[in-house]
Amino acid sequence: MDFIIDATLQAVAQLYQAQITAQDVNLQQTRKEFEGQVTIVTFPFTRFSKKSPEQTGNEIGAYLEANVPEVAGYNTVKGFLNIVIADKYWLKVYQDTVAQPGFGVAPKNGKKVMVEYSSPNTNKPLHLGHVRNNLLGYSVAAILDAAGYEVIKTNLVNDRGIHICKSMLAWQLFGNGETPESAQMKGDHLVGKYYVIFDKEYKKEIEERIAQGMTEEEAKKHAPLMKQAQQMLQKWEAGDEQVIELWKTMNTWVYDGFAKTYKKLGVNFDKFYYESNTYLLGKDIIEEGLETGVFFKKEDGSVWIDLTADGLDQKLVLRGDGTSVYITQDLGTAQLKYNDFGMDESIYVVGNEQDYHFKVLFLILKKLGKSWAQGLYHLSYGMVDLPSGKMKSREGTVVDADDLMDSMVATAEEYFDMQEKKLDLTEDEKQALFPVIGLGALKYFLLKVDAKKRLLFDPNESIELQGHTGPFIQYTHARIKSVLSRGGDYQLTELPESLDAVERDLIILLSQYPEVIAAAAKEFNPATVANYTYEIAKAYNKFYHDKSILQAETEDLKSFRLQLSASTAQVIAQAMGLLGIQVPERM
RNA sequence: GGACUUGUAGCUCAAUUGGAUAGAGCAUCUGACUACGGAUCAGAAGGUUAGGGGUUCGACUCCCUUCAAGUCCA
Repeated sequence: MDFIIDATLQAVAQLYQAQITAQDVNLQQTRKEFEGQVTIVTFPFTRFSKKSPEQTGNEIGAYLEANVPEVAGYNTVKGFLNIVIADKYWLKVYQDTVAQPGFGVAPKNGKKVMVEYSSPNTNKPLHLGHVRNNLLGYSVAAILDAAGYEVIKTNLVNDRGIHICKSMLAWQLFGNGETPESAQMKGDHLVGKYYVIFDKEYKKEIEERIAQGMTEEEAKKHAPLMKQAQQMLQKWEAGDEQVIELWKTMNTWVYDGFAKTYKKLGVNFDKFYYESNTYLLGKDIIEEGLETGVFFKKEDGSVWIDLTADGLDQKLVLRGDGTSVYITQDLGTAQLKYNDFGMDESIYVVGNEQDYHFKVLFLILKKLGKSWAQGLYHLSYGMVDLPSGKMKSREGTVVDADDLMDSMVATAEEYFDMQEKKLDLTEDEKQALFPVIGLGALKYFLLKVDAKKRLLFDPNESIELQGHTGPFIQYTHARIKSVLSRGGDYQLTELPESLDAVERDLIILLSQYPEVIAAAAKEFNPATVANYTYEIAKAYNKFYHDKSILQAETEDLKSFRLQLSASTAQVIAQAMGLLGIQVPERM
């Protein structure tokens, strides 16, 4: 639409002898209730024209109509100049862009970006919160890839620390040698079971001590289970063989379980980092900061940074006894990742409870003069809450990822069986289809919402399959495939002279696909793609309802509509792919 | 105590980043198949954009303030 902007600049120069820039021209899509496709807001021009917004609009409109061949007409409503673009233009856009092979694939931009997501703890299985994280990370990575970036997907596994020792200890004390095989349980679930057992037994101990007259705080500190867990952590850090052996065994169980969950979810990674390898990193950065005076040392030997000038607090970066805090190893890991890949940008997909942490982390790296710190971004997302409140692994009040996926697949099957006119599918086809639909519904449900907003999930209300949903879009795709298979071969020889409104709307929407990807990539926002794809599906269904494809008035028109349908299916499939959602041929 | 985020129809979400009469879906009511797939399409009803003030041609959007929910920092 650059030619409209250029022509408007000319018009203003000619009519009002004023020089304005492209940024002063506010172009937007014309609202449905008015005639035209592009609208120029004319309020800003009135200070040059010294006339009413409406009159100004009319003058510019007349100029455009006289001087720009693509402009077929105009109308002015208050300060809005609506421009009618000739159908020929839209058809040319369709032919030159949408219908070309490779449409929607941006050329490589030569930039490298890392997306870190998932980052689970190895003491419990994944839950709904992790699902949101994984889908966001995977989708953002796919969007960046489509926008021309080289993308590295990483997973920083939190495989050490007191929480893992709790599971290990509980297994040792109460497990009787249970294994995933003997328990017939996924490894991550088995380990999670012992994490819950630890918490239960620990609470018992606390209660006993409170009954004996201790304060709650004392009881928590002196409970034998907690002491033993801490001892185990110390042994782990000292490299105690037996503890390390147990740790390895139980982590292997967990990784087997995670691998299955990731596979079902459809996410993957190029590189795993493990905190057991990175938790000691960062101390040399502390030295570096002390030398350059970015950090300072207190009397007790602890190292701090003063961020009060930036509106934050003083922040501890190394304890007095020389041990790390969270941010110490995050500083080191950030450097490690940059050394490994030298990426231009690095996205951390982490919940909003860590907003402050990342603000501090990035600021410190900038103050340390790391050139790459400019490219760091925290993709912060809202927590997933249940109607009963927050999910808590320790108390077992979580929506488990595996259970949730299974139940979505079951919901898809139930819905299918309820259909009056259901397809005749083989058992194999059904087994392949239901996960596509069930997970499509789940993924779309989670991704269509702006990431930064908190999400309320009611496990008792199943996720919709009609309306603004994944299956609605999947259905549209299947429907197109059905028409195409009936349509047979077609050859697009002659484009139509004019377009019907539903065809024009569809073409305009399709042509916006590259801009949508670019916008979603810029904001790291899959919801943009999700909502756009819904608009496409809606526009197609309207077109499908209003216009006959196979019974079109002429062969050329039939071919054109078939091709338009094929283009739509292609954009839907690609866009859904960016959300990690598959589209079926039939459903 | 300080900081951050969120608040839009009964419910779940949009709103081209300051533009037109705030749009969709679900639920409710009404209509559309001897027609290419009814997981569809069309229509009705539903709003003081949490409340109040301000900035301007124009505010859901920006500023101030109060309230509510959530989170973080020591």
